[in-house]
Formats: sequence, structure tokens, C-alpha cells
Amino acid sequence: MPDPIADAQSALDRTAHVPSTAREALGHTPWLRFVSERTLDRLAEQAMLHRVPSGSVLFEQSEIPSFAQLLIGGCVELIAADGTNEQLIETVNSIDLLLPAAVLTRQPYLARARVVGEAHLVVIHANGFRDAVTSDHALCLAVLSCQAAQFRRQVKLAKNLKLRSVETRVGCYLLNLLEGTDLHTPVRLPLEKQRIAWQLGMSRETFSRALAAMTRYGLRIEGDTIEVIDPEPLRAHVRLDPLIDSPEPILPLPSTSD
Amino acid sequence: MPDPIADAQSALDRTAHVPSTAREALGHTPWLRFVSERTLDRLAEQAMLHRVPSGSVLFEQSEIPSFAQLLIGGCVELIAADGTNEQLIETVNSIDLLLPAAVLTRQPYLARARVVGEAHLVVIHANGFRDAVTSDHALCLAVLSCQAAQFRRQVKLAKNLKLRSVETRVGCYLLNLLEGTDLHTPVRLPLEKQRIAWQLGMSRETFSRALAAMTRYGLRIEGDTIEVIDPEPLRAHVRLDPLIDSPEPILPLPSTSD
DNA sequence: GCGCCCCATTGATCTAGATCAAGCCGGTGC
DNA sequence: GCACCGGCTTGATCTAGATCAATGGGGCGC
Repeated sequence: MPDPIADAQSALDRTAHVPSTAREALGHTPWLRFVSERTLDRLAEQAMLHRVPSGSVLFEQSEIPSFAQLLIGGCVELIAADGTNEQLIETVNSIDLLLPAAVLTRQPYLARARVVGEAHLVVIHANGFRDAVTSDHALCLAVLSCQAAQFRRQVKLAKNLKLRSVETRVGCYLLNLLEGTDLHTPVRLPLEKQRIAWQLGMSRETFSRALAAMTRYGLRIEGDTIEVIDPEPLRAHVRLDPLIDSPEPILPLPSTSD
Repeated sequence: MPDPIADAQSALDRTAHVPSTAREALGHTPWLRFVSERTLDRLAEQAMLHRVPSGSVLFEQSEIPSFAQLLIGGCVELIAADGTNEQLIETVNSIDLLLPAAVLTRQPYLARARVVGEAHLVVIHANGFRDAVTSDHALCLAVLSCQAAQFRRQVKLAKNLKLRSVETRVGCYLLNLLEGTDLHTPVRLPLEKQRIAWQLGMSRETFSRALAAMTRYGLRIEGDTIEVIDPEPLRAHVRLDPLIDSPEPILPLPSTSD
């Protein structure tokens, strides 16, 4: 059967530009737009472009960073591990730096990074990266924006977990998904249910049940497809909170030093 | 009865330098040490020194920051609130900025800030602060260090909550408290038990029980005083993890731009 | 002295969500 | 065709920790 959403997705993927050099990737990163060509050149000299398959571990907890890693495509999970027990800290989406705090301060990574799907990375020698940040003000500002956004995302995740029940989290997740889409057009879950459950901080079984319960609020769930029968009951019982649910974009601060 | 620990504490308090001007406070902030006198002067011109009593709310969730606030003494709780329900995000200790991410990006605060004890603050006009960060590289680096440390603290808190049980959290908290102190010298809890419980992400009742249970591991608990009978059983059953329990200092990065 | 308030303890109960344990369904290999 | 495997659902059970409730006890005002 034809599936408009999946088609749109893959069309997007096909259109998305996959850079062929590190320099090009840096040049296409929106929040690096205020950084001088010279500095991007300098960074690119110390950098390599990597394509990393699903499941790869990019770094391990307690490692001292050797590289700054810029995720330019795909998705990476940051995982807190204790023996066999793994808990998701957050999932990083392109375009973003992987744990820049550890790289900048030469301190051990606090989490494991594992690729989900397939990741495209610009990998930059840590020393070169730090040198560039300490010598170029515009780059420093860009990294600061990036780090600030990451901090705020972390706080939002904590609020989501501490303030809301499982049902509310699932409800808000779906509401977010449906935002701005045409009602009565079915929407597909963008990820395996297992992963969504993990992101929302619950077991797959609990997610499954909560999803089924959404039937009570005017939704129709068929496999991984969500259809809105009536948007009101859901909106009435869970309310989106921009201080939790809105995305946290990286807003570059223009430099005024020159 | 004489109490060596409390005495040491208050001696410390008496010794601690309470600056009398904003400029002096900025000059005494370790992680601003690489920032030029000129820039500190400029910041101080836009700044005021505040002394704020316990319980005061410094800012509210969803407010757009008008000021950058530098905590130079005392302690502030960042609280996620939903109606009447309050959850602790983190407690900020001096010397640190309060949610610089919101100030820099002109975005709403994600948490309420409430003073515990008494707080000394340098309050700087947000515009002036942002201008200074975007025009002075050394200051930008200092704020980046601060923001990086805050991010890592947030991740550590999340790991502590997600990876460990109540008993383990309490055990590690005590072990941390006892670290480097003379064994067989009783140690006092530095805070009201209620607050400690909140910091550790549990109810006061649960904390009370967990504390009582520590008796099983070679400790003697008498009110707010902890005495070590035998350090081994505790160390054997909970192990401190530097990736969770070590403090996260603000490490200033020296600028190389000049 | 008494009463009050706040904090802590202790016990009893409750419950959200995890965990355990079958089945089920749709794809893929052979 | 059949077997297998990974992801999903569904039901039954368990449990860590919260919540509710009662008591105690120290500090403080008067």
C-alpha cells in the first residue's frame, strides 16, 4: 500500500545534502554561520568525515576525549551504563556536538555514545578543536550556543520525567507529533516503539499499554500509525508545556568583537 | 556541648570574604581570572550587589531574563513547578551563574529559583552581560566553562537518579560526606534532612528510613550526626563512582587569542 | 511553667510502573 | 511449505518508593 508519510520521509532523505568533505559539512552547519572561513578551514584541516553504521559505539564512559565529534547526519544515543544496566541520558540529533563539555574540559565522558540508524560525523582532533575555541571568539560563541541548548534540553528532559506520569508523557509525545500536521491524515511513529519508550523513560510494555490507553482520548492506534478521530479529548486531558515540549534549537549569537 | 564541626563551619563563614562592591566580587571569582580588568570594570558598571534573604524567589519559570545573576555566596534551588507540585532540578552553589543558558539565548527560564539560607548576588543587566560575552573572548570562554560544568552536573544528577536505588544514593551521599574526614570523628549533616532528601530525589520519610538502614553498614546515626563504627561494610556495599559522585568544578580555559 | 510549631521518625497502606511470562504477528531464509 | 527471529501486545505479579497518619521531641514565645 502507498504510504505518503514514509514517502515524504525518504524524499527528504534523498534531498538532504550529504557533504563529501569535512570542510563542506562545517560550512553547512547553521550555527557555525558566524565563524570565519579561515577558522573553518583550520578546523577542517584537523578533521575527517566518518560514516558510522548502526550500533557502533563512538566512545565509552570515562574515556578522555581524543576528538570533538560533530554529528552532521543521523542520530546518537547517550547512555549511562552501570555494569549491564543501561539508561538513556538523551538522544542527540544532527547537527550537534557530542558532549562538548567533556572535550573542552579534557574530562572523562560521562556517557557512552551509540549510533542508531547510521551516523555521519565530522571528527576533529580534540587539541585542535580546543585551540580553535580558545583562539577564535566567533567559534567560542557558537560552541557556547550549542552547549547552552544542550543544557536546556537536559533540564527539559528532567522536568518531563519528574513532573509527568507515563500517560501524560505519552500523550504529550503524540500531541507534539501531531502538531501542525493535517488532522485526519494518519501519522506514523518516527522510531521503533522500543526506542520511543526508552526516550520517554519507561519500559516497552508500559509504553505499549499507555499507547493503547490513548484510544480513550479520541485517537486510533493501528500498529505504528496514529489517526486522530477527535483532537479535543486528548488536548483536554494533557496540555503541552512549551517549557518542556518545545524543541530547543541552537541559536547562534553574533559576535561583536570585530 | 562543644561541636568542632560547627565551629569550623562558622569559623569558615567568618573568614570568608564578603565583597562590598560588585567589582570586587567579580575580581574574586576564580573562573573569571582570565578576563581582563577592563571587561570586569565594564560588567561592574552595569551590576549591583544584592543580599537576598532565605525563601526569596529570584525568578520564576517562563520569565524572560532581565539580569544575569552571579551567585557569590549562599545557595539557590532551581525548581521545576507544575501547579502546586514542585520538583528540584538542582541546587546551585557559589560561585556560579544562575541559568546562563536562558540569559544568553533570551529564552524563558525553565525553572524557578529560590534562595535557601541567604544569598549574595551580583546582578548584571542582561543586555550588558550579553554584549560583554559577544565582544570579549576571554569572558565568553569563562561563561563556556561555567555552562559546561553545569551541563555535566546535570548529567551526573540524572545518572544518580536513574542508575541507583534510594539506599545506594543515600550510602554514596554519606560516603562522599565522610571522604577525607578523620574516621571516628563524628560528622554532621550539612543541611536539613528534608533538603538532603529533596536533593537525592526522595521523600523525607524515605530518606529517614534509608538513613536508619545505614546502621547495618557500620554507621551510627544520632540525629544529624554520623559516626563511623567501621568503614568497610558501607564501602563494600556501595561504591562511589567518580563519574557520578565527584564534584564538577568550573575549570577556566585560558584564552590564546591575544 | 504551658502551648505551639516545625522537624523527624515510624508504621500502615497504596500504587505507578517494572518485571516476568506467554502468545502473536509479519518478515526472511531455506 | 516450514522454522525462526525480532518487535509488539497482553496478562499476572511484584516491589520500590510515595503517601497518609500518628507520635515524639526540641526550640521558642509568653
